[in-house]
Amino acid sequence: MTPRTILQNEQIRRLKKEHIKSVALELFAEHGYHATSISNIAKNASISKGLLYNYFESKERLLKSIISDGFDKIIVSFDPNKDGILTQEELIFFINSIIDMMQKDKSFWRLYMSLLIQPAVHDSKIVEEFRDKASFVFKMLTEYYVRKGSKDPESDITVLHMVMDGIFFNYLYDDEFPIEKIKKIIIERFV
Amino acid sequence: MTPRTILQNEQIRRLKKEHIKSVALELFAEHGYHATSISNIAKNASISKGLLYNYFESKERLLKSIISDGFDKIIVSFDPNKDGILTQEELIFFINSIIDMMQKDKSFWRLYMSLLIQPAVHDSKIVEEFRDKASFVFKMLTEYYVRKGSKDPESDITVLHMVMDGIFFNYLYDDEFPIEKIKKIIIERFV
Amino acid sequence: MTPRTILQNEQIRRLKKEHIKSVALELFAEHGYHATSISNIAKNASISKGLLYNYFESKERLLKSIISDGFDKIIVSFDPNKDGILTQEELIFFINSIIDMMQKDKSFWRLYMSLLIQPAVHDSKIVEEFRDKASFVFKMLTEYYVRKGSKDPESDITVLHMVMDGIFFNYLYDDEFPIEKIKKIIIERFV
Amino acid sequence: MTPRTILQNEQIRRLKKEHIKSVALELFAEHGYHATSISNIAKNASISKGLLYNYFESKERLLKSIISDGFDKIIVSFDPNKDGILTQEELIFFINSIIDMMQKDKSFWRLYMSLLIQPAVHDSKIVEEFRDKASFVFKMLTEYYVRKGSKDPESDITVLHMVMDGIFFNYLYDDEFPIEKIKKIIIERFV
DNA sequence: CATGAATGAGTTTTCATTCAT
DNA sequence: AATGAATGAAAACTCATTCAT
Repeated sequence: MTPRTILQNEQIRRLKKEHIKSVALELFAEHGYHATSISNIAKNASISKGLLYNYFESKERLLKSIISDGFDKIIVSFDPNKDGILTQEELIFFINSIIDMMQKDKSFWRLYMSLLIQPAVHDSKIVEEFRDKASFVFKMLTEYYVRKGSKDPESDITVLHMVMDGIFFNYLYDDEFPIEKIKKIIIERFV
Repeated sequence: MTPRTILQNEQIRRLKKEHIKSVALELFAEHGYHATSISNIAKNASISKGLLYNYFESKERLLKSIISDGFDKIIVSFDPNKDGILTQEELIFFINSIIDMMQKDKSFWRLYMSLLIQPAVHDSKIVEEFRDKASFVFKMLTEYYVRKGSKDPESDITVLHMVMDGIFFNYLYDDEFPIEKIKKIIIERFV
Repeated sequence: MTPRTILQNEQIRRLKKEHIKSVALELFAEHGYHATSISNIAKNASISKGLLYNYFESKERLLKSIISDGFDKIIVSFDPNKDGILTQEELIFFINSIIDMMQKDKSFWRLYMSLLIQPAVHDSKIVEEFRDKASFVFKMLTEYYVRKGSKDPESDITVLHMVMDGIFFNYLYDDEFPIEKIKKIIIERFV
Repeated sequence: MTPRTILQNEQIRRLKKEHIKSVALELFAEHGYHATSISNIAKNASISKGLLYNYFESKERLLKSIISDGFDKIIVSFDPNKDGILTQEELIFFINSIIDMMQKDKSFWRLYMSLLIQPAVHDSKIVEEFRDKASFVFKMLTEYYVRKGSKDPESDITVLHMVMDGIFFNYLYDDEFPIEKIKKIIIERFV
C-alpha cells in the first residue's frame, strides 16, 4: 500500500470539486440559491458538510465558482487561434460552437441561465467580472463589422447580441424550438 | 369618541396594502424573494412586522398578490382596438408599448423574470395563467408579416421574437442598456 | 329617546360579560388557554378586541373570572341555611345538588374541568384561593362524621372526596355513566 | 484525526435525545405544552435551540415522542403474569403498582392528563391507543370481585374505580396529597 | 361604549459555519 | 481527508395589549 501521490490527490480533489459543483448547480437551479441549503447539497453529493467546507470556503464561493466555470466555457471558443483577428470562418465557428455547446449540454445551460438571472448572483459582483473578461469579444466583433464595411457596426453588434441572447433563452426553455433552422437564418443574415 | 367608520378603515387598509406591496416589489426585484426579509419590508414601509401580517397572511401570499396585480396592470395596457388587423402603425405602437411597459414596471418584470425561471415557483400556476393571456401578442405579429408579403414570414417573426427577448433580457439586467437607441434600430430594421 | 339609565347600563354590562365568559370558556376548553387568542374570543363573541379589554383588563383576568364563577356555583349549594351545622338531610341535599348541577349543565362542567386541569390555571394561584373558600366545607364534614360516631372521620372524608372527584371525572367524560345508580350507592355507603 | 465513529455518534444522539425529552417532559408537565418555549427547553437542557431541532423536527414531534415513550414504559410495568386470575395479593399488588407508577412518573401523568382532556390534542390518536392498552386492568378487577362473592360486585367495582380516579386526580394536582395514608385506607376498605 | 389598526416582544424554525474527534 | 454535533444569528410568524378615532 503506497500512499497516494500528490498528483493523484490533486486529481481526486479536482473530481470531487466538479462533483460538488454539478450537484449544487442542479439544486440552485431547481430551488434557487437561497432556498438551497448547504446541508442539502452535501447530502446530495454524499459527503459531509464539513468536507464541503474543505473544498469551498463558503456557500457564496461555491456559487461564484459555478458561475465562473460557465463563463469560461463560452469564452474559450472565441478566437481559437488567439491571433486577435476574427475572420468570417471564425465567427461562424463561434456561433456554431456556442449552439453546439448548448445542444450537447442543454441541461447544464438551462441551469446556468436560471442561475444567472437570480438576483443573488447579480449581487455577487461576478457578473461585472465577466463583462471585463468578455469585453475583448465585443472589440473583435466591432473590428470584424468595420472590416466588413458596416456603416453602423455598433448597431450590428447589438442586434447580433440580442438575437443570440434571445435564441439562448428560447432554445433552452422551449422544447420545440427549431434550432437548426434558426442557426441558418442567423448565419445568413448576421455574418 | 366614535370609532372610525367602516369606510375609513377600508380606505386605510387599501392604501396601506398598496404601499406595502410597492415596497415589497421593489425589494423582491432588487434582491430576490428569498433574500428579502419581512423585517426589511416592514422597515422600508415604516410599519411593524405585525402589521404586515395583519394585511398579508404570509410572505408567499404577499408575493402572489404582487404578481397578480402586475398581470392585471399589464393585460390592460396590452389591449388593442380589437379590430383583428395589425397595421404598420400598430406594430410600431406595439413595440413601443412593450418597451414602455418594461420601462414603467422594470421592477415587476425583473421579479417576474426571476420567478419565471425558477421551477419551484413555476408550480404556483400564476405564471401559466399569464403566458396564456399574453400569447395573443405573438399571434397578431404572425398575421402582420404574412400580410406584409414577406418571402419567409416565419423567419422574420422568429428573428423579431429573438431580438425582443434579447432586449427584454438585457434591458432588465443591464442598468446601462441604451434602450432608446435600440428601440430605433429595431423599428428601422424589423418593421 | 331617553338615555339608558345607570341600572340598564349595568344590566347590559353584566350580560355582555357573561356572554364573553361563556364564549371564552368554550374556546379555552376546546383548544386550551394558550392556544386561544383574544382575537378569536372577540370574533366569536361578535365584539371588537378593544371592547373585550373594556370588560376584562387582561386575558388572565378573564380566565380567573371564569374559574371563580365555577367555584362559586359549587360552594353556594353547601349548608344552604348557613347555620354552620351540617345535618344528614343537608349532606344528601349537597350531594344531590352537585350531581343535579352537573346534569343540568354538563357541557359547562366539562369545559370547566378541562380548564381546571390546565397548568396555566394552576400557575394562576386561583386554585389556592379556592381551597381557602372551600375549607369550611371540610370542617363541617369533619364535624358531621364525628357526630355520626366515626372512628376515623378524616379517612371517611378523604374517601368521600375521592369518590366524588372520581364521579365528577367519569360522569363528565363517559356518556354511558350510570349516574343515578351511582348516586344511590354513594348515599347508601357514605352518608 | 479520524472522525467520530458511527457508533459514537449514535451513542451521542441517543443520550442527548433522552436528555432533551426528560427536560421537556418536566417543563411540559410543570407549565403545560404551550407555555413551555423551545428556548426554555434548550436553556434547561444546556444546548442551543438549533441542536434541539437537529434532534426533533418540531415542537409537536418532541411532544409526541415523549408521549409515545411514556406509553411504552407504562405498558411494560403493567404487564402481569398473565395467568388470567387475579388473587387478593395480586389486587394489592395492582393498587400498589398503579400508585407506584404515578409516583415514579408524576410528570408524565400530569402531562398526559392535561392532554387527555383537550379535544384538540385528543385527535392525535396516541391517547386512544393508550386507553385501549390500559383497559385490561379494569376487566381483571371486575373478575376479581365476582370471584370474591360480592353481593353487588358491580357497585364494588364502580366505587373502587371512582376512588382510584379521584386519587389519581388529586395526587397529581395536589402536592401535599398524603398518598401513603390513602393507599392504606384503600387497601383496608376495598380489597 | 366601540372599533380595529398598530405595536413589539416573544415564538418556532432554519441554516451557514465551526470544531472536536 | 472526513464526520456530523453544535452553535447562534436571523428568519417567518403570533398575539396580548394599546390607542387614535
